[in-house]
This record gives sequence, structure tokens and C-alpha cells, in this order.
Amino acid sequence: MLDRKYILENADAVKTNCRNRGVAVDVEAFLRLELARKEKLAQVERLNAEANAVSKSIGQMKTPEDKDAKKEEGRLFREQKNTAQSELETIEKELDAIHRSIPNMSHPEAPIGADDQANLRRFLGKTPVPTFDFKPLDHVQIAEKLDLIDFEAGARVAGAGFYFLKNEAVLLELALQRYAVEILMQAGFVPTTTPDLARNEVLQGTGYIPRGPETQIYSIDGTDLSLVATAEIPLGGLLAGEVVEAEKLPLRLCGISHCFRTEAGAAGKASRGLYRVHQFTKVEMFAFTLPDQSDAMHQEMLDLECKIFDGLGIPYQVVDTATGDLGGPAYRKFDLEAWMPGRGDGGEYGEV
RNA sequence: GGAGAGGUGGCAGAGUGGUCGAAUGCGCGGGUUUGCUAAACCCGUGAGCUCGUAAGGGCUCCGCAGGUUCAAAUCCUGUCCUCUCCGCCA
Repeated sequence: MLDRKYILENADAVKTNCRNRGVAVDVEAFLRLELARKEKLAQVERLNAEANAVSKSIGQMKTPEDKDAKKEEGRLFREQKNTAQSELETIEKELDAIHRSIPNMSHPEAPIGADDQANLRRFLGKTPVPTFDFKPLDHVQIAEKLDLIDFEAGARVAGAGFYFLKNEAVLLELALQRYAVEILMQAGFVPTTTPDLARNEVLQGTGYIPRGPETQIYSIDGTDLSLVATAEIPLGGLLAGEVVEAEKLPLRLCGISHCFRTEAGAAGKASRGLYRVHQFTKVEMFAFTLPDQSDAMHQEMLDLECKIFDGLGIPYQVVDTATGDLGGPAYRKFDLEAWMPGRGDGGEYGEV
């Protein structure tokens, strides 16, 4: 979330950014409320200061009569303070609602545009898209032939969108995790496995909304926990409330976690096979950096992604994601999109 | 699941209603002394917000959220976390 002071001081830039990202927010209303909040806060603090001064003087009073008189005076100040405070809270609540919907600033170099149309292809990976002199099978057909994935059993146990990996597919999944983690460890990333559940507080802190009609998140009934949608969530909460020495940054972490997504509203979208499932396992890169290290870290991560995919011989393209296409808290995002044979008409690039 | 103990500044650790934003030690910064280093000694040293050109002032913060009170680190309630013991289970 953007700092309130930052918004106040950079109102025009914030408004432009909202427009670029296609987010409709009343920034003017925010500015009005923020000024009102400050004014009310000053009033609360003034009353508090007076009440504190009275309280302090009571200890020094000699006679019970003097004490009682001062107590009464103090009580009056506290009452006024409480009134002002509840007015302040009303303002804050209204302010907060707007504040939450103001998106982070996008990177100055991110292409401006409403959707994928503005995304710019930066480059292709080392491996060319293969051509076959026969009709290739897609992963679902291959898996069926070799008894690698059981979608029906997954559906019996947990419903559509779940699956059992079997036989060599299990070894392949483990091998891929191990392969990625080894590359990341060489690059100085500390490997972790994370909790697959996190407090809703942590979800919100990392930009995910646990409940509501649009949510991608599974919540555990009767608790304040949700299933994580990516290791980014627990890793983001890893140092919540802690102070980190600047010299220790950047802190590089990679997390292996299961990822759970409801995929609400995703019915009908390319959902055959393993492309859009409710649970999968992912190796995630994550870093805590100073703001001026952020661009370099972003590049470092992209280079590692490329290394991983080049090493596997998987064709891919890297795109600059447009302002209007950035998810939640994103500042800047390169997407590495892998070639997916059998998807679309014979194959297409898709997010991995 | 049951019983108990505890969560205080970067760390350790005192503090049971007002003079406590908080003793003391360590650490850290500056200085004195000094072939160098160390030791010793002296001074300083939490954070956020806010007003002010500044000097400086005010508010808030003792896990978190409420409550009692003129006044809460201190009393009450809830909650989270840590530790010890017992039970149950992988």
C-alpha cells in the first residue's frame, strides 16, 4: 500500500498511475479526508495533552478536595477527547476504504496499456519452438498412455481440478523441484519449505484477499487461516513485524510450497489437464531488498528463470507486462511465458 | 486436550496504579588517555506520527485487542505466541 504522505505529496502522479492501471479511485476524496484526518488528530492530541497535564497534577494535590476538583476537570477533558476520537475513527474508516483501493505505483518503464495488447515481447528463450513431422500428443494424452496422472481419482477424492500424479510423473515433479532449488541455491537463495496455511492477516499483508466473491483463496472454516496460493504468502510473512538491518539486504529466499487456488470464475478458460488446477507445487523466488536494489533483483530473478527454462530445453518468451495487466501489488513484472504444446491450436505461449 | 510459567528498548533483564518511555548491564556512536590494538574513564544512544525554518514542543507505543480509572508496563477480560509437565496421536 502506498504511504499516505506519499499520496498527499504526489497526488498527480498517483492519479496518473491509477488511470494507467485502469483502476477507478477517487484520489481527490482521499486528499480531502486525509487533511481532515490530520486536523482531527491534532485536536485529539491537544485534548489528550491537557488531560495528561491534569492527571499528572493530581498526584501533587495536598487535600482531598483539591484532588476531587482536578479529577472532575480531568474527566471532562477525557470525555471531550473521546468524542473527538470517535469522530477521528469515522474519518479514518472512510479514508482507509479509499486508501486500500489505490494501487501501487507501476515502474516508470512498464508499457502503458489496458491489457495484454500493450505487453511487449522482450526476447525468446534459447530453445526454438519444435516442429514435428507427426501429430504430437498433448500432456493429457501422454499421461494417459503412460499412466502418469489420474484425474478421475482426483475428482473422486477432492473434485474437479484435483489429480493424482503417478509413477514417473511423481519422480519428474520431485526432480524439477530439486533441479530448480539447486540452481537457486547456487545463486545464493536460501531454500525453504513453507507452511501451506497462513493467517488471513498475512494473506492481506501480501496483497491477497481471503474472502469475498472474487477470492482465489481457500479459507479454513472456524479459524483465521487460509491455504496459501503461492509460497510468496508465507515468505512475505516470514519477517512480519521484524526489523532487518539494511546491511543484511538483499535477503534471497526460495520457497517450495503447495499452492491452492479456487479458480473462481475460471470455468471454461483453458482448463484441460494440468493447466488450471486447484493444487500444485511451486518453487518460488523471493527477496527482501532496499528500494534501490529492487530493479537489479528483478533482473537477477529473470535471468535465473531463463537459466532454468533454457536448461530444461523448454521454449519460452519473456514479455514486459503492461500497467493495466499488473496484478495486485505489482510494481514491475516480466513474465516468462512457456510454450505449451497442445494448447490452443497446436500450441501457444502461456503463463507458468 | 489438561496443568503451570512467561512475553518489557538491538540483546539480557528490573519494574504490582501517579515523580516510568521505563533502572542496570551488554551492545552501539562520540570523546579522553594511548607506539598500535586492547583496557580504563567520560558523554550520548528506542520507534512511529504530528506541529515548527530551526531550537524545540505534543501525541502514541512495554505481544495484540478491549475494559476499569482523572491516571495503566503495573488491575480486569479476551486473544496470539513461547517454555515446562501430563495425556493422546503420527
